[in-house]
Amino acid sequence: MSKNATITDVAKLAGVSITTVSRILNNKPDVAPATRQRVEAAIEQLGFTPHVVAQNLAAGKSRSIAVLYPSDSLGFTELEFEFFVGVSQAATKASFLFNLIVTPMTEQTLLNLFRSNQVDGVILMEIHLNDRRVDALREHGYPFVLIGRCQDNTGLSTIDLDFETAMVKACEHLVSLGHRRIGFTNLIGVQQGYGPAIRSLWGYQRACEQFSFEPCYRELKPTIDDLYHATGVMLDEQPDMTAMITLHAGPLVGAIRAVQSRGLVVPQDFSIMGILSDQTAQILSPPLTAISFPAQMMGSRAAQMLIQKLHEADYEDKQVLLKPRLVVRESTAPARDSRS
Amino acid sequence: MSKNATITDVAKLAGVSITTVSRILNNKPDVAPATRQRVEAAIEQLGFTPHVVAQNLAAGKSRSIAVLYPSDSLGFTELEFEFFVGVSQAATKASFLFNLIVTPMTEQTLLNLFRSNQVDGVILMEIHLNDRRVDALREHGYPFVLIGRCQDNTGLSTIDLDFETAMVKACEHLVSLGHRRIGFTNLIGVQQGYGPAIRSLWGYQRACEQFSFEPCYRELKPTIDDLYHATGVMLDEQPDMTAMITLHAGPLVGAIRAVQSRGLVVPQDFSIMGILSDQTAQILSPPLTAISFPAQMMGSRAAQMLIQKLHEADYEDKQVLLKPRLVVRESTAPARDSRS
DNA sequence: TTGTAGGCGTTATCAA
DNA sequence: TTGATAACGCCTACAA
Repeated sequence: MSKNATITDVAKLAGVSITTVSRILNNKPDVAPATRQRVEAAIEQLGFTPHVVAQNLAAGKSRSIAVLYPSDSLGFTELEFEFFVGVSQAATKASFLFNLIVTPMTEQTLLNLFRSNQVDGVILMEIHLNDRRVDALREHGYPFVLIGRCQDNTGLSTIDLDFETAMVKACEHLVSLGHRRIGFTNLIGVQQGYGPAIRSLWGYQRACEQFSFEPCYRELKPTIDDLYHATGVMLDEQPDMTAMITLHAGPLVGAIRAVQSRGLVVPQDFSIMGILSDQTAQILSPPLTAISFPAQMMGSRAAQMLIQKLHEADYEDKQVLLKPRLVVRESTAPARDSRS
Repeated sequence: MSKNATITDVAKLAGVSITTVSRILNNKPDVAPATRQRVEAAIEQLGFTPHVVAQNLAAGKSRSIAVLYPSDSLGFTELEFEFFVGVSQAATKASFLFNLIVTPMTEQTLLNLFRSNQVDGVILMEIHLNDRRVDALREHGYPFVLIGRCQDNTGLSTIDLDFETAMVKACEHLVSLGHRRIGFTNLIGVQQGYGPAIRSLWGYQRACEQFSFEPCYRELKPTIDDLYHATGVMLDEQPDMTAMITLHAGPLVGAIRAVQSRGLVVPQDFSIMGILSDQTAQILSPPLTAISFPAQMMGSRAAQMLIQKLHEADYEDKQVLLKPRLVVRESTAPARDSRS
């Protein structure tokens, strides 16, 4: 591996100063065409490429953004993958590097990421209503964007799905099919203030009032088994429940199996809905009627917002809230009079 | 955002030279305990963290590795996600940053990644038997590791699943259940020399000979629809086919549906196997008997190999070939005498 | 239009 | 055990 050419080599070969080379590299005006030609020839001949680390040091930036995705255990993760791809695409387009960090970080470690100039900005996921990471970053004035949102989002840049409305919309769909009792299995984390869980619950509660049915509710870990058992219990205890909604995407098959284990057919005897990516919805049997989770787009948007914020000193923070989109597939059908 | 403290500030506050501070930061010997204490106090007081970009410039490294995952379109991507998580975990553990690059790159752009010192090494995916990216990197002596492998792997560091043996093993399982005609739907890319596709085909051909049955074979794009239709055609044309294997993981549900559309039940009437992650296998209905694809582990191993290679000048390249592991679930059963 | 010189924050060499 | 000083490769006033 021969040593790479530097800007000095180029300058020497072209017979100019490194300043001139630098000018050309950065598309600055005021360079004689003849000079430009000679320099470009030299660059070509040496196969020179600017040393990005050195550029960054001089510029005081790193031209890279990071996504923090704290995953202790690897669960069902279709959504996260789409987030990452979206972020990566947007970052590359803007000539930014995208660092994916899955190891959980303390606030200290997070701040150090900035202090050490490893990243110019970060995207946070798995946001809680009161998120200490957000407080820490805000306090220090470091640039960041949330996929999700907090309680107080003034001055923050966020992008999130409107889970509350999503739940109402899902219930509405089921009610319109004649269902009068709709169950809901939520993600755990309501206690801890986990955004999607809390807001979904709010939506569910609103729907219960609006459509006047009694709640039938559980919070569960995201495993097939947990969902299977919980669904079974709900079915047994609530004979008038003819439909359910779940926030568990990957494990959703557990709910389907539980229904089938009671001798019921989805959707003729029992309707199921979810909030998940189109990918996952299609892979299930039957394909799931769902509120669509546009994760890739959200990742892209988040990265774009962050990068724009890095470029523009007077960038105005926005809170983007995505309207839920209902996609009817084959897991919902008109309610039967009775389940037996 | 107040300006970060630098090593100079620390030196000043502690009343020593920056050299001394540097020594302490890098755990060099020969520092008086008293001095060390003073310096550490100063570091603490200023909240100082070394400027990683500057460190990298001085050291001539970037302490980051990249994964190139060329995805034009976003398909079913459970495996890739697990790769990434594995890589990220291993990278973080070694204090390396992990750059995920999903935009397709030319060989030029790839080489520039090194020339510009943005990364110290890369992990390549989607490897072909004759891969120009590999040639380019090898020629320039840049460090890299393959998830997958080429035809000639001497001097390369690779980790791959043994697809050939995997196919034989899958056939063996089905044959042991009494199946006498086993279909196979492969990924496209055999023509282009895409490793997993070619090697699977080899394995299938070997199994056909070994267990003496006629091949029944298709190459398909990875969509539910394509798999659905191809499976249907195969079922109609080959009445003695009682089982099939597919390399399409996410779209696999298409095969299941095709079987069901012919009034057949999986696995009583027809057995299906795949080569896919345990995640995906469990989410399907019925849960799929499969050769397990340990993607996360492969990602971690790949990153570890790469980082080790970066550290040790005399690192010896290895080619890791993973033994396929059969996991019997509920999509395979003894063959019936006839399918009608 | 071009070049000189200083700086970005660190590490490494060599004296003291 | 410590401290000047010169790299690392590039950018940017400011001067010519």
